[in-house]
Amino acid sequence: MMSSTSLFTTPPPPHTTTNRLPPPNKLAVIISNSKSIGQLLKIHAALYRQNLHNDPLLNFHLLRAYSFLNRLNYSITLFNQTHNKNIFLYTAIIHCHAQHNYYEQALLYYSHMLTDNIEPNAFSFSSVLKSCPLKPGRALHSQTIKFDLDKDLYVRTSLVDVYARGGDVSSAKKLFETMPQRSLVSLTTMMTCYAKHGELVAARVLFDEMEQKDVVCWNVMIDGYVQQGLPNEALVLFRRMLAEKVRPNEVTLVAVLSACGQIGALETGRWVHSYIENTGIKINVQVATSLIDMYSKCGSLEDSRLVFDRVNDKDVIAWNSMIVGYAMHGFSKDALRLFNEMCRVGLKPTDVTFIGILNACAHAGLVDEGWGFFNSMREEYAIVPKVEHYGCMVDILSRAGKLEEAYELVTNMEIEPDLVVWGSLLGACRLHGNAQLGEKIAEYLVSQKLANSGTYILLSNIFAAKGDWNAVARVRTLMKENGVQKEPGCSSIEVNNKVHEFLAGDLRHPNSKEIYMMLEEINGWLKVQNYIPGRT
DNA sequence: ATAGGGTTAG
Repeated sequence: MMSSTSLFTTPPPPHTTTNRLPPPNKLAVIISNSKSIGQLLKIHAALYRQNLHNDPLLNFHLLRAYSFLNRLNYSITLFNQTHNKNIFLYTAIIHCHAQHNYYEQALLYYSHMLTDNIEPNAFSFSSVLKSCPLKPGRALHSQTIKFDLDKDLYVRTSLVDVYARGGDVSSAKKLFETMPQRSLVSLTTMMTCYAKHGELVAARVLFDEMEQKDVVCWNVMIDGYVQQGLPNEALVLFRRMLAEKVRPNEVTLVAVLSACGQIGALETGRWVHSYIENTGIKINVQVATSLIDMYSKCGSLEDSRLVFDRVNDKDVIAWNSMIVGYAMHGFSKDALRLFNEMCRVGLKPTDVTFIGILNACAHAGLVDEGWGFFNSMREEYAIVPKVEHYGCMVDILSRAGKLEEAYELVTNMEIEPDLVVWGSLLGACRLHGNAQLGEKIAEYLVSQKLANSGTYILLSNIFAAKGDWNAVARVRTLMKENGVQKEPGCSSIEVNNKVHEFLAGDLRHPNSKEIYMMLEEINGWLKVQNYIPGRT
């Protein structure tokens, strides 16, 4: 960066000013508390004028402050211009790079430090291990043993984290269990490891054993349930957290709102929203996005939009949530209008944006526009379409009855089509009564062992729609032979803060008699309105 | 004199 180089290489001006600066220890505090780059540069300039620009302590703080204000280039320049770098400066530059996820640079500075004959300490290791992937992490692990630092609480915690992030759960566990001492953070690290790998029970055991719990470990446990699709457990834990007077933060709320969205718990979601407003927790862009997503998943787009309009610094994810929300509910025009607006304010769409607008095109039957957006992904935005985007295109073409074109697209994809793509095409075959193509696809899926119960059901429905009952029977036999069982359909609804779950054919609900009577009544209304099941 | 570890949105 030109500006950074010239800034540091310009010789200090002659001492014309006699402005007194605070003593170095005060200056260090001022530097590390700098809130803007302009302020920091002013201080740095003053240091030049006072000939204090070679002070190791102040340069250490300057280096960290520049990185903190996202000016890593200034940190690097400062580092390079310092002679006789000490371990503090090395550790600081390693830490800055690790913080910005430049783990390769961090490792490079680590090895420079060794060739510079500076022996790493525990601080160096905990810095370089942050954001380090598994392979170099293993090498660093042996280095920690070599320097006899592998039992240090901080170093060991970082090592557990490295193995955890790298997916080597058993190594993480071994290192954790042989730790000379545990801490709240090391326990949370291990809990995170278990939660991320679906071992919720193991995570919960640690959680329940913890003597003191802070907001972070509550968050890990709650979000663990959310990520594993156990929103009810997450909400139960959230209520316990409130009962135990632990104050939730933004991270907690993001997880809890996601749980509400998963079960469609609108009332609980609204309660969380008012809790946020009443307790004065800051609605940052992440929380706002979670609110938008929650309201949209719970079917209240009006509330989504109210939140959306009140967010000041909307990022692309916030826009995506609103666009996807409109698209999901069939408000195609609103989705596309919002997309144009987003581009106008200068935000670059992401792959998720395109899932939204392609979905909007599918709902509105916009085939040409769909192709246009699909092609623009690559051509204008350099986004490689994922299997989901192909799925949307298949949906667009299928709904328009262009089954052969859709089939053509799927067979020519440069990535493997998944069952969702095929399923969407199979569904279209049923809808448009194309048994021939449907059979071809199903045969292929069965032969490739890709078929699930849905594949068989769709195929069977295709034949049933044609009245080919022999073929239906053949499919049923095939299902039995391959041991395929139909998984019952499932849905849930929240009434008076209680979530009720329903399985197809389930009679266990205390009010199941009334529920089925109501269903009969609705079916009657539909019949009167000439609704034909299976036609969407 | 100076520093380090764990949790966020589709």
